[in-house]
Amino acid sequence: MNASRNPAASPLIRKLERLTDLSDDEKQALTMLPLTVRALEADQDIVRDKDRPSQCCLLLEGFACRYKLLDDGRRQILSFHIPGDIPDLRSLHLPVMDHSIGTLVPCQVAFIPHQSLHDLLLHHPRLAQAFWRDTLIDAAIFCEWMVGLGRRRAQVRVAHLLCELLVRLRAVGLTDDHAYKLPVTQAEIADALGLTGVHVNRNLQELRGKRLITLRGRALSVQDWEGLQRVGEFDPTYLYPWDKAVA
Amino acid sequence: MNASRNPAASPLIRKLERLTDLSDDEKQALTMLPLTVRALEADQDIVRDKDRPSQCCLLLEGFACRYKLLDDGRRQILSFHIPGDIPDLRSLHLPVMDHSIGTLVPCQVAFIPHQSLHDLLLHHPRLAQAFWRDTLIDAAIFCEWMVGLGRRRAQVRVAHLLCELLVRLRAVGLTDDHAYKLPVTQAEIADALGLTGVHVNRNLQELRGKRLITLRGRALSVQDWEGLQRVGEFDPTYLYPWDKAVA
DNA sequence: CGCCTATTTGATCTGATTCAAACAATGTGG
DNA sequence: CCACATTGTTTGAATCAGATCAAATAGGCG
Repeated sequence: MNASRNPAASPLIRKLERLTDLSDDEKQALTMLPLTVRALEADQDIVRDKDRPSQCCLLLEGFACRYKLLDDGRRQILSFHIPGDIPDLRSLHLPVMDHSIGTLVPCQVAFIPHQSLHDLLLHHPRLAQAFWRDTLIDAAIFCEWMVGLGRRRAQVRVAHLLCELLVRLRAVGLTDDHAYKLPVTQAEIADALGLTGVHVNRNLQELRGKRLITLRGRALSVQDWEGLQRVGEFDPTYLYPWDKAVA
Repeated sequence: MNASRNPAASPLIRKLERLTDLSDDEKQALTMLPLTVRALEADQDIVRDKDRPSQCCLLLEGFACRYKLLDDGRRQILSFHIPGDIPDLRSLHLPVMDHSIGTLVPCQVAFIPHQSLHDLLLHHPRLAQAFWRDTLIDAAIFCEWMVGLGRRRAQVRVAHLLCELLVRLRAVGLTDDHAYKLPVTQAEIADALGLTGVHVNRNLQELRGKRLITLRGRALSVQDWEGLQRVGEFDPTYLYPWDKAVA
């Protein structure tokens, strides 16, 4: 086996460095991971409900989401994923998928065989902790979404999501001050927030009316970050790590 | 340090044995954990939002829940916990609580110092995997709840929850055929399902009208398991491990 | 330009909430 | 062992946030 260094590993290293401090040895080991990079089109499934994947995927570029489909075709989006995320890390320890993961725009994805990850984590317990930690942060985001879905009004949910995305995208350098590209349709936002597309549209307009945001095409810009956080009842604590909070 | 065997460790061992096979060595190590057992009253917090706990809790007896409070006092319950669960295992790798965990009825709880768990998991990588796996199953339950909160009608949500509790309680031997004790008020069910107590009440009556369940006081009995699963759109796959499925 | 998809607008409907009050169950102390 | 307090369940009526349905407009792009 050729243990050459893989340039696609660097987003992974950057991600883990946000979760923990890495030794040179650990970085070295990460670089050795046999990553297979693939380009995917928009609206393609990466893994599908009921699959038994033998590899995990690392999102290098683009936007993806985790979702479940109901029998009648309705959909609940469970999370959005941005570059640096490993959306199906769960499959490393839960063999059967109970949901799907799909792209929302054209994406670059790196696949990592489960076996390599198992080997890596066995020999590097601190890396294992960091990956575990990553799945726990995912869970913390689920919890925050549950609060929104269960107990918050539509307007609050929309504002909250826009806040969350700003903070997360900023952490990976995909923001321009308080603006970012939101490559997601309103119908997709609706599927994430448990609303209808029509209602998301109206509430987005409300937020514009209050001069909290501007939204032209896919370009979202936060006019009033304080105000948007207030309306969205947004407290970034749940996103960890705390040193990356937006001013 | 006195390494005496702790009898409260056996629920923990039983729990992990549902997740993985344990060697004698691993069981032995688990028995050595310094558990501190405490009795708690109903409606007491075990850990609170913003806390920085130095120990994890293992629920030995009773019913607990994970929840978040909104500013206006509304509450979203994020999960119910039954004997054998370690509801705040997350705190092992995420130091600050972003939600609270409280008892719903009088409980027996065992506390395990983080330090002991860290030591244990460092020397027993397979146990570390099993604990990780446990937090992943938690996350799978969150996802299923999100689907309910976002996309399912009240009646479906109620039926689904009753199904989930039957399967989970059965796995720890707390059912009597298709009946179990549901020591939870309708208001608490409402906080879990994102509904009001009144609406939960009406839908519970609907389920009784359809002869799917009976409910007298805290005693729930599933009359028609097939039917309840159908109404609740319940598929236990997400609960893992699959060998414990209810016939 | 013309096609396709996404956003926007309007009118109407409904599941769930809200508010309020009655009722049942459980427990407590006298 | 009963009177009373407390908490949980049940019922009814009015209201509302968000859904649904349908059609118009606006972008993007080959």
